[in-house]
Amino acid sequence: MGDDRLVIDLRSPEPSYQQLARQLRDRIHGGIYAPGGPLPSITYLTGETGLAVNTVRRAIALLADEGYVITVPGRGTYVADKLPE
Amino acid sequence: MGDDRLVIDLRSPEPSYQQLARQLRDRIHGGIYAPGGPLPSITYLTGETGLAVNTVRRAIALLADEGYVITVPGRGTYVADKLPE
DNA sequence: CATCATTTGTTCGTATGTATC
DNA sequence: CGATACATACGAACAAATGAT
Repeated sequence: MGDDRLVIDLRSPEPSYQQLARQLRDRIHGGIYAPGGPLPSITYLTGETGLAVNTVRRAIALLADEGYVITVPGRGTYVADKLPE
Repeated sequence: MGDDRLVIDLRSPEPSYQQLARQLRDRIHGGIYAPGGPLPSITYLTGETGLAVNTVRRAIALLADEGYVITVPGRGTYVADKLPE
């Protein structure tokens, strides 16, 4: 359980970037991506979801804004040590 | 005074969208764009700044996120009645 | 009620820059 | 130096909401 693949429904009224952000958020909450650990790279997520780079970045940016992840240029994106309430 | 044109310095280390957001923020603080009043449309700002639509939108989105403006689909962007502290 | 112009919203593909290893 | 990864920006297309005609 919890190992569902990332799937984006293009026919959903919910924007793709929000769908992706929500699913990544769920994985963080589910411990699939643990605090301090890395998130898959944007390139990887682009391939897995079929979304464009900018759309994936927008999802990541949303999570970063919420405090769920921290992006480090040249390194990657990491789950925050302290998750937002 | 205060009627300076919007100018983006492409050689600045400060990203274009941040420059634009800052200048619009200054105009709001300066009362050039009054609370409840409209901001120039994205199309207009695109023309005045020479920036791409997405870049202008990013600036607007930043201000909306900060609470300075409110965007209404199909209508336009308006200065918030209560500006953030 | 239908149509159109205007405006914001989403997404894509690409290019280039910067940082890290 | 080269590979990888994030950051900014562009240009284009299409959708959805709104208001006027």
